[in-house]
Amino acid sequence: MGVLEKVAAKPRVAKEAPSAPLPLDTILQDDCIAAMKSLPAKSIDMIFADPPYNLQLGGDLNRPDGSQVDAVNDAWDKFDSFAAYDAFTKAWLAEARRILKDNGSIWVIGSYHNIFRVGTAIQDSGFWILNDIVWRKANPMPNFRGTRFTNAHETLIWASMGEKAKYTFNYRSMKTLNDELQMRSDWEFPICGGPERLKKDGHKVHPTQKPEALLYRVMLAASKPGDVILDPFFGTGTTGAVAKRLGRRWIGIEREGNYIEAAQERIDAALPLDESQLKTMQANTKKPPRVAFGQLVENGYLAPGTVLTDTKRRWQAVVGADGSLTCDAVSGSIHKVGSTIQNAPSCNGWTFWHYEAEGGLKPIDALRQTYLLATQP
Amino acid sequence: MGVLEKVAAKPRVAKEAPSAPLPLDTILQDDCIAAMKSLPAKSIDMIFADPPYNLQLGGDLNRPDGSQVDAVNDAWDKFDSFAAYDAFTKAWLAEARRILKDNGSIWVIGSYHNIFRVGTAIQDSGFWILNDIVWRKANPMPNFRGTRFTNAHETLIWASMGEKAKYTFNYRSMKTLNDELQMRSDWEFPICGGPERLKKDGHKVHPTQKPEALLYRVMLAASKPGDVILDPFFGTGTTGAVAKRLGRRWIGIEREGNYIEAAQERIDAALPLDESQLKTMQANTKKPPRVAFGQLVENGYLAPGTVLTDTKRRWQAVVGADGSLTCDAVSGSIHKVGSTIQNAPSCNGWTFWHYEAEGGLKPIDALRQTYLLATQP
DNA sequence: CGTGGCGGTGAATCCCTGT
DNA sequence: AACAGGGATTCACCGCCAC
Repeated sequence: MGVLEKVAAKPRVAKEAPSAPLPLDTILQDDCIAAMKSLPAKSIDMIFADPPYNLQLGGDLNRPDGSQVDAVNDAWDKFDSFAAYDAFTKAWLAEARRILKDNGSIWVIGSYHNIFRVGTAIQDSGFWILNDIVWRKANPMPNFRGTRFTNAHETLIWASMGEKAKYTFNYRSMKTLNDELQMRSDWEFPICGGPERLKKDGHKVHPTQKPEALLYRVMLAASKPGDVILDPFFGTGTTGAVAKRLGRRWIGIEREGNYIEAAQERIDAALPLDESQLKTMQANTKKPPRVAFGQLVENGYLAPGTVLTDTKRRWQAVVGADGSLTCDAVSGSIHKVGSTIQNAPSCNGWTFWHYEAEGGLKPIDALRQTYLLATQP
Repeated sequence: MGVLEKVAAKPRVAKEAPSAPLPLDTILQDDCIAAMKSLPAKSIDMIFADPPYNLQLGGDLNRPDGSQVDAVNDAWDKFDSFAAYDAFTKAWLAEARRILKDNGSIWVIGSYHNIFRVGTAIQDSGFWILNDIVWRKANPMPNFRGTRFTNAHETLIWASMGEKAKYTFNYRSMKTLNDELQMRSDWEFPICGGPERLKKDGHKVHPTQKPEALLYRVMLAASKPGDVILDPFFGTGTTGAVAKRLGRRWIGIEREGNYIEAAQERIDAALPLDESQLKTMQANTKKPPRVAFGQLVENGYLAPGTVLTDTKRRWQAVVGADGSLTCDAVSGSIHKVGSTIQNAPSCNGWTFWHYEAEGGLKPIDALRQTYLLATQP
């Protein structure tokens, strides 16, 4: 029995979806709350929301080379206070809750600027958080001034309608996608760039366009073909494009005309995809995990104070508690110190530096292998 | 007026560090809020907190109106419980804020059950979030029922005392630790197990013992040797053990006697790094003394009249006897001339300007290094 | 045709000290 | 307190162009 027959056989549609037909596969140009109010209760299977982050940026930021960062400086991201942001969040979440089916679920993406407030509001609205998902950016923007850790991830919250509510989770699909290992709560994707990034006159159309790969995984995990997916902050329509490709129905809400124009054009051009192509889109590049020298020190594989030397024992260097190496007056990373003392342009510290082991000197790279064996499943 | 006179004139020390001495390197057996109340204001450099997030908080829980909640016997719905948890969070964060120094910072770790509420409370208390950090577990527990994504991470929030507040961030240490790449906001560590995991009669002593490697990185990043680090939810004392190893002072607060016993025994057994280790660590974070360009000229490292250029030899500038630089009609400091001729907002003259040396152009920063090595003991 | 250098850029709460 | 000025600060990827 096909999906369509199943729907037709049961009068569920009549109960759940009222006579007014849903504006399927269209973009509603309106304020997100007003537009949601126009939709019938319990009519949506999944919501994906990428609300404003309320970044609260200060002045300009320049890269070390002097060029200026093209920051998010749009009116839609400006709020007067946390209270104003919270009120906005609660208002749109309340409408989201009304229009979601009882077995629907909601996804919201954000950063530390807003995600804690969003998460609190989600819980307070009666949703039940199923997972928080970390999108690890493969190529984040660095912290140019060296004042904090590189902000290299964003957070998604996935929630059902309540503690006892049912929801869709395609466990098998996720496991298959992840080479027969359970899909974890941390996902790695590159940020949206290259030909996927929508541009007009050489400039990005939307400052925060999300990668399609992210939406693929979300929809593949938590919706079924034919499901209706709503995006109340549609932007340039990543949600719509991916929904079309995956055989889902979609509704987008967006205020700004230029975004709508770009989104419609993009979605019109999107081609439905068959399942066999999905695996490659999500291809697990399976990079061997990178291990930094400091991790060995942090994890006790090499004690601070240990003396390292080269194969010919010409130099001695002491391991610092912070993963640094000190040789004579020179201090720094294993690579830096190696190149400095040899007066060479570069040096692979992993193979240059050795430690005393039973049976003679061993390169510290051997310790890295041991660490990898112990920590990788 | 000299610096010493200035300090002596203000009774700052008396204000910030009160007569009652801090209970350094000890565990206070008490309710966390009560114990924090006993500590003087602005006396702590860093707080690391791993608050409980199951709702069995017992005596910790107060209703918003102040009345106590009996978590075992009271039947209260989840909204009551969120409110109670929020009240508890705000209460201990308020005390944390009072006892932290103006340039202190706070770390809190949690999972999706509580971290959104904690993050909101942190922002509402006036803290300024610096980063959210994802601890990616190398070996998480699988989701046995296959109903959700494997919950493979926890979240830490790092916050300063306010938007304009100073804080400690050992940028160089973190970069060294990470093989000369900026440390990112996602960290991978194995969960706490093996010999590190405290056990008694074959059972783990504490359900959520954190790995020492995690605390190690936190303290290396955001504290200095000798700093006072408070952990209001001490548990089995990971914070204390790592603080002792890294030459930090610590204060722990814990209610349960069996945890305290295990923690004390563990910390007694921990070995501190020797002094030379701490010294090199501090040297790695300490900024080298400032060298003015003029000093190089005065000391004969660079003769007046020498011609400097950039890497591409697009500009030529002449060194003046007073340490000024002249390029075309522009004259001034190495930085100012660099920024002016490039029409850039700023310029680091030390790396921009080069001189002719054997084997090609070298940045004048190399001369500064030579000068520093020659003049520093 | 491959390769390497160079320029551009991405949801960013991005300096500090002395006058 | 506002302002000026010294000087410290970046990673991965994509596209273009030269060779």
